[in-house]
Amino acid sequence: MTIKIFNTLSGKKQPLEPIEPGHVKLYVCGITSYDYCHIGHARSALAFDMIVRYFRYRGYRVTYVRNFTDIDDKIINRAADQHTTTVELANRFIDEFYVDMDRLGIDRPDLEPKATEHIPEMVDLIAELIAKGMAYPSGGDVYYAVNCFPQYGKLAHRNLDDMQAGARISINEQKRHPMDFVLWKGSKPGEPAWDSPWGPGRPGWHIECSAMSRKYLGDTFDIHGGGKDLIFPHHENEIAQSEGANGKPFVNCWIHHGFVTIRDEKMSKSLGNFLTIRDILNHYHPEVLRFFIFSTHYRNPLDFSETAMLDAAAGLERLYACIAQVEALAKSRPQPGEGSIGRKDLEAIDAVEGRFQQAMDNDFNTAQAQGILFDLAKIINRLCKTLPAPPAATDVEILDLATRTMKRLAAIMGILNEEPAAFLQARKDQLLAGLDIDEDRILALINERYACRAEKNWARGDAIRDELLAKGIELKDGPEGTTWSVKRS
RNA sequence: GGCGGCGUAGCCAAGUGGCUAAGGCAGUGGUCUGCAAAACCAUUAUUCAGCGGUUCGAAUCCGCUCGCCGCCUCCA
Repeated sequence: MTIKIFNTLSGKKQPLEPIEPGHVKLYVCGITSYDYCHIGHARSALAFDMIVRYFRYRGYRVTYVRNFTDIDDKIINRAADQHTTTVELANRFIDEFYVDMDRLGIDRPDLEPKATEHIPEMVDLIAELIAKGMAYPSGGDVYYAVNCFPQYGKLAHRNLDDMQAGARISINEQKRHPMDFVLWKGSKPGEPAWDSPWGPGRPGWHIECSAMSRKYLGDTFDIHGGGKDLIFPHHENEIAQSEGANGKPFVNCWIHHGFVTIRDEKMSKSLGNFLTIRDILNHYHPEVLRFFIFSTHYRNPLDFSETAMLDAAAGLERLYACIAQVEALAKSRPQPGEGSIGRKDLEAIDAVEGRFQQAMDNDFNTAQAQGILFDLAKIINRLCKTLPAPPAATDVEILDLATRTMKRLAAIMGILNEEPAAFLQARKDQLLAGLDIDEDRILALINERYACRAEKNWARGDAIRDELLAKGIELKDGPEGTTWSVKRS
């Protein structure tokens, strides 16, 4: 079985065939560092975190590069607004980015190059393009001549004529062709600037990725990723730059993920409908966000809503409750002797990992993979219920192994990493914070009710339960005593 | 206008032409329980936006219609 990945360039799913066998080289476009990150950025980081974890789980070595754009017009403008420097602003939001990434439990890429630390590489690349006649200086800037790259448009599947029909191209008399794009931007007085053969200036947006991917991954590498909105013009222009300069294919496989929407509209600052990662994490456990993100295939749009997050939380809780149940079983003094788990169930448990891989091999189908985890939870829950009172040690071992498999597979999506009791308690605390009652009061009422029930005073006992229910607290009477949980509204 | 995507149960969401259309949330009936909750069992789409076509066979392929969304400008 090989991993199949949808390639934007070909428009088809293709088997993963790394140039260097067993070693995947991956470049992902990171953030432009001038503001807090929103959940769209979280989806991007999480999608590629999952993809890299899956490659590694499948035995591949991975070199994962994700850049920081730390100089561009937005950064310059924002720094001016805040009366600070571009360096201070960019570094500040890189630090904030790491705060968010760490809270989400996202693994660091192997390399995280910054644009401003690779100016010489970009200048070299631009000089090569000029030498080949594919770029030209004009009025202090340098432009890429799209007419010199006949395949321009192959990633976005359109051609120059189509795009000019759109006619939303700004008139710029310095360009030979309206679609030519800037490689080097001459600086105005007071703007950050680096020396170059074409005068002081700064790099255009697209050139950094061509220069840095070449430096760290080579002229041709396996996978380049980013959001769907980067297909055009950013990635199209990278291809033009890299293939123009190197004369070789740039990237074998392009992966693009879908957007996060709110009320079915793309988040954007102009609509004011974007949510930052930290907004979300103030209300939900990071694993709930991860579970939500992976509940839909990465290329599809994903609509954020309160109910969607509550659904995700409920589903995740179900998996944690399953694990907690097996842990409790292991503590219930298992007996030696013959187990009672049947062959059919053993086979179903055994089949889980293969089914999971099959789903993930198919273009990282995390939605299907989650379904398989629920199938496993269902089998485990059923067995827990039907096992004899002191369970056989061999059966407990089988269930323990099954939950370990569940956690190992879930770890690819970064979920089920917490202690079940801790996760369930944290969720309880968070929900409780929004209610008009505290834990001490709940425990006091449970104790009072215990006394009533001991006297078979059901009426008073039920009255207490109803009183708590009215405040959003549900009770569960078990053999070990009464536990409580916050009711979903 | 050009290009691309989507439309599957109350909601979310898989489904790579062929066994009973995954799974989650919500709901209903039952087991359990003093009554409940959780869990389990059963149940919830004769049907995949609509209409045609290809095929022995289509949610899956092709065409058209309707609806929604994205890109073509900074954008994950």
